[in-house]
Amino acid sequence: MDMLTIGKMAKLNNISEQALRLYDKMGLLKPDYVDKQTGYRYYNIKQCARLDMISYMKELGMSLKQIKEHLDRQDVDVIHEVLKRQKILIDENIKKLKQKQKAIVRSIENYSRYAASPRKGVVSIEQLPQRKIYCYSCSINIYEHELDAYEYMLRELKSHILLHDLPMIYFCNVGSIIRKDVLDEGRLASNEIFLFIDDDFEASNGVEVIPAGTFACIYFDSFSFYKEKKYAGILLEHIKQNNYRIVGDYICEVVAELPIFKQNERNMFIRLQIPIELC
Amino acid sequence: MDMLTIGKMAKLNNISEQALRLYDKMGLLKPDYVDKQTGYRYYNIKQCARLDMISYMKELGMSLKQIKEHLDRQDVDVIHEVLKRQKILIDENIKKLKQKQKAIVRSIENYSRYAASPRKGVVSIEQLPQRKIYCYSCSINIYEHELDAYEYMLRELKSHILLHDLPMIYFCNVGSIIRKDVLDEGRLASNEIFLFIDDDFEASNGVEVIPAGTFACIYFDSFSFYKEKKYAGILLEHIKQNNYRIVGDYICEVVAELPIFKQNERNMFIRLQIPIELC
DNA sequence: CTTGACTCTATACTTAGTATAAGGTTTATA
DNA sequence: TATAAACCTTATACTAAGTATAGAGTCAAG
Repeated sequence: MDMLTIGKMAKLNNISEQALRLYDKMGLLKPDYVDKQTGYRYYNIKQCARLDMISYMKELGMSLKQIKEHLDRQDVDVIHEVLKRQKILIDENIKKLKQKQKAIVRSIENYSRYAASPRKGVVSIEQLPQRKIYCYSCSINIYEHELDAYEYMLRELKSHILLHDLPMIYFCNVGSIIRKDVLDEGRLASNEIFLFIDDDFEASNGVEVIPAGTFACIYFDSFSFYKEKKYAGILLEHIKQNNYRIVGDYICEVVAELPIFKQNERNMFIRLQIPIELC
Repeated sequence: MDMLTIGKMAKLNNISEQALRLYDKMGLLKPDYVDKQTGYRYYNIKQCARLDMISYMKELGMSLKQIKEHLDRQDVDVIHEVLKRQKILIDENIKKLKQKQKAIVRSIENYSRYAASPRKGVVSIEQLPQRKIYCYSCSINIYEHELDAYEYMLRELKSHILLHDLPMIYFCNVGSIIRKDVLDEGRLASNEIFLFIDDDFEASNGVEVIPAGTFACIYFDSFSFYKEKKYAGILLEHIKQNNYRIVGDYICEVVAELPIFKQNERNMFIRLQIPIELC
C-alpha cells in the first residue's frame, strides 16, 4: 500500500496543498497517517473518494462547514435533499440571469443610441416599438421641485424595487411621464416615474404599455428640470409648427447614465418623446 | 441645502453605514463635508448618483477596486465595454447552469432509483431509454486490478474533464463498459470508463450512444471488483437460464454515491446492465 | 554528503463587508 | 439645564475558502 505525500495527493486531485492542509485542520479530511516526528501528512489513494464527495457537495453550493456536519453525521439522505434544494436555487438563478441579460442588452442598445444619437437639441421623428413600463407614483409634482427632490424620489423607487424583489438592473433605465390630458392643458406636471421592463415581466400592478408608433424626439445631455423645460418647449413648438397631432403621453427617458461626475451630480443622456400623428 | 448623516444616507440607499465608511476610506465615495472636530461625515443627497453608479457597476460584476479606477479615470466608455463583456459572461453562465441543472435532475432520479430499487442481488428486466456517454480509455484492464488502480483512473478521468472544461458535475455518474465481443468470449475485461452526458452535449470525440432497449439488471451496494464479478456471474447465469440473447455491451453504472465512509472507502450503489433480446 | 525538491508551521492577505467595543456627539425630552 | 436615547467615531476581530510567503526542517538521488 503506497502512501501519498500531500503534494502528490494535491496534484492527483487538482487541488492546492494548502487546501488539503485546511481540510485536515477542519477535520474534513484527515490524512491516513501523520508522522509524529516530522508532522508529514500521508494520504491513502482511497481517500480520494471522500475528496470527490467534498468537491461534489461544494459544487452543489454547500459550505465546508455544512459538508463537515453532514459527513460527520453519516447522513445518507443529505445529498438527495441538497440536490432538490439546489435544483430550485438554480431555477431561480437562471431566471434572474435571464432577466439581467435582457436588461443588459437594453443597456447596450441604449449606449449605442447615445453614441450614434442625432444632434443634441434637434427634433427628430422616430418609429419606436411597443414598450412596457412599471409606474411608480410619488407624492409630489416633480416639475415643481429641483434635483434634490428627484433624488429623494429615486431613493423611494429604489426601496420599492428592493421591497418587491424586482431586479435592480431595471433601475438604470428610468423615466418620467406627463399624461396627455395634462399636456393638452399646456402644463408640465407629473408625479409619476417609471422603469422600462421586459415583455414577460409578471406583475399585475402598475404595469402599463406604451404603444408602438411615431414619436417626435429630442435628445440632450445632463439634466435639470430647467433644461428639460427648455427642450420640451422646442419639441412642442416643432409639433405645433408642423401641425402634428399629439396622440399620447409625454415621456422623458434616461437613455444612459454616464460615470462622470461634476460636483457629484448625475450626468444623464435624455430623450424626450411625444407620440404624434402626421396630419 | 440639508446634509445627510451617514445613518440617513445609509438608510436612504439600503446600504450599511460600514459600507459607506469603507467607500470613504477607499476614496470611492467621499462625504461632501467632514466635520474636522468630530470626524462626522455629512453627505449631499446628490451623491446618491455616484452611489447608484457604484452599485450598478457592482451588479455588473466589477470589484470595488475596478470601479474606483474607472470612476477616477472619468472613463465614459467603461460601461459600454463592461456591459458587452458582462453579456458574454452571463451567456456562459446560463449555459453552465443549465448543464448543471440537467446533471442535478439526473442525480435526483438516480437517488430516487436507489431509494426505490429492486431487491439487491435479484435480477430484474428493465426497459431503459437511449443514453449518451463520454468514453475515456485508460491504460489498464480495470478488472485485473484492485480499487487503488480504479481510484487512480478516476483521477485521470477527472483531470481529463477539467482539461476539456467539461462540467465537473458529470463526474458523479460514471460507469465502466465491457464490449460485447469480449463478453461473448466469456471474459470480464475493460479499459474504458465513461460519464453519462446530456443529449445536447457537444463534443465530437469519444461520445457514444447506448441504444434504448430491454436490459437484464442487477443492483448491489458498495463496491469491489470481487463483488462485481460475483453479481455479473449471477446476471449472466440468469440470462443463460432464460435463453436471452445478449445484444450489446455490458454496463456497470454507479447509480449513486453515498456520503458514508468505512475506512475512507467509496460507498457506491451499482447497477449492472446487459442489453438482451427475449427469445 | 550535498543538492534540490519537498514539507512543516505560522502569519499576512484577499473581498466586501459585518459585528462589536469603547468612547465622543447630537438631539429630544423632562 | 440635565440627562437619556439615539447617533457617530475609530479600531479591532471576524467571515469563507483559500493564496502567498517566510523560515525552518525532511527526504531522495547522485
